[in-house]
Amino acid sequence: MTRSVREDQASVDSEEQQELSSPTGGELEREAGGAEEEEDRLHRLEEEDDEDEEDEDEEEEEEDGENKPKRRGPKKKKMTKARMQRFKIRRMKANARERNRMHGLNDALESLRKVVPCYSKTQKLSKIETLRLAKNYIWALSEILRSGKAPDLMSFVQALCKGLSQPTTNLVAGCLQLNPRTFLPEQTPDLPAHLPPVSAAAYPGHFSYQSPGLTAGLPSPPYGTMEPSHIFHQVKGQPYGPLEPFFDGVLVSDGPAFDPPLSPPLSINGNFSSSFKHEGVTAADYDKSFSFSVHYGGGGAGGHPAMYGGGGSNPRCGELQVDGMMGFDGHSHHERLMNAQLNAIFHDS
DNA sequence: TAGGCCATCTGGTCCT
DNA sequence: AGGACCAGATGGCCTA
Repeated sequence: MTRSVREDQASVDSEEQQELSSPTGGELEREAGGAEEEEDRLHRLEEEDDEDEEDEDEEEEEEDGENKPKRRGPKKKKMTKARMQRFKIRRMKANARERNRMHGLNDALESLRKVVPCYSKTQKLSKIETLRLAKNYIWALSEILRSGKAPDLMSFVQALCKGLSQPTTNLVAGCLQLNPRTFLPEQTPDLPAHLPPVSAAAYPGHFSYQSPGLTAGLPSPPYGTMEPSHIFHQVKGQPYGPLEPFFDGVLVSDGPAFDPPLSPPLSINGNFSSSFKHEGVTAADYDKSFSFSVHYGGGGAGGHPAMYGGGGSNPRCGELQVDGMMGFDGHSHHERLMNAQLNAIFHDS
């Protein structure tokens, strides 16, 4: 399921609520603003605690010293007030660490969201969907590297959407300006009658994908074969749209070299404009300009000459751009700049 | 209202 | 001993 920004506020509310219910723990939550204050406070508590502890220990010894024979082995310490206090402090610290750890994890996940296709600030992918999409993306890209040739769009999208929920599939399809219906399995009842099932074998360019996740019990989303004429009919006057160059070969660019992004080594991004519209995705979400780029992280001459067919003629064949592919609103300024430059080159050539 | 997703707390385990 | 990591529990928010 995709999630909205509102949930961020929800989590803030949640934290505030926790703060009310557990006042000591709540103070630890203000790491950004009052981390030092919080540390001081913890120190003070610890010092007080130590003083208390000494008193309590003395009391305990006095109790043990009377009549009863001394027990061997580790003393089972009773939960005195001081110990309880110390236990609480330890828990508070552990909780704070755990929160930080989870925040770090979430930050990493957010970074991941930004580098997988279909990033949107307003329509965030869930954690699990982000991981699945990333896994598929990595698989698809490595398949490109392995086979040495670019897949067709349908196969690429199909691979990306394996294991994803229907809403996420829709979202990804939206990013790729595809009709999500074309992902439905052949036997899906609500498949439009005008959409005949098409065997994957009919598209020799497809690469097959055996998702380990699918065999590991992950829920299978509706996916299947795709019919190109329906997939691309949105693109006016171009049966395969401006994507064709991407899948048939490479575009030669004599433009300036670009610094590839640090991560991922190979990224695909771009923007759309179209009348395409479906749940959660409106035309307004797309950029007005059609652009699409694939830049190979090897940078400069690092690209594989054979990888995209005709690309071998280009000394900088690692850079490749075609019109029209995914992208929401969230790509970095750096990548936007690159897109702009790539588009300029493409349209000049 | 049920289900999905999330943040947080908590106790256990392992490692340094 | 203390920190990192993990998984279960809990409760809140949102959406279908």
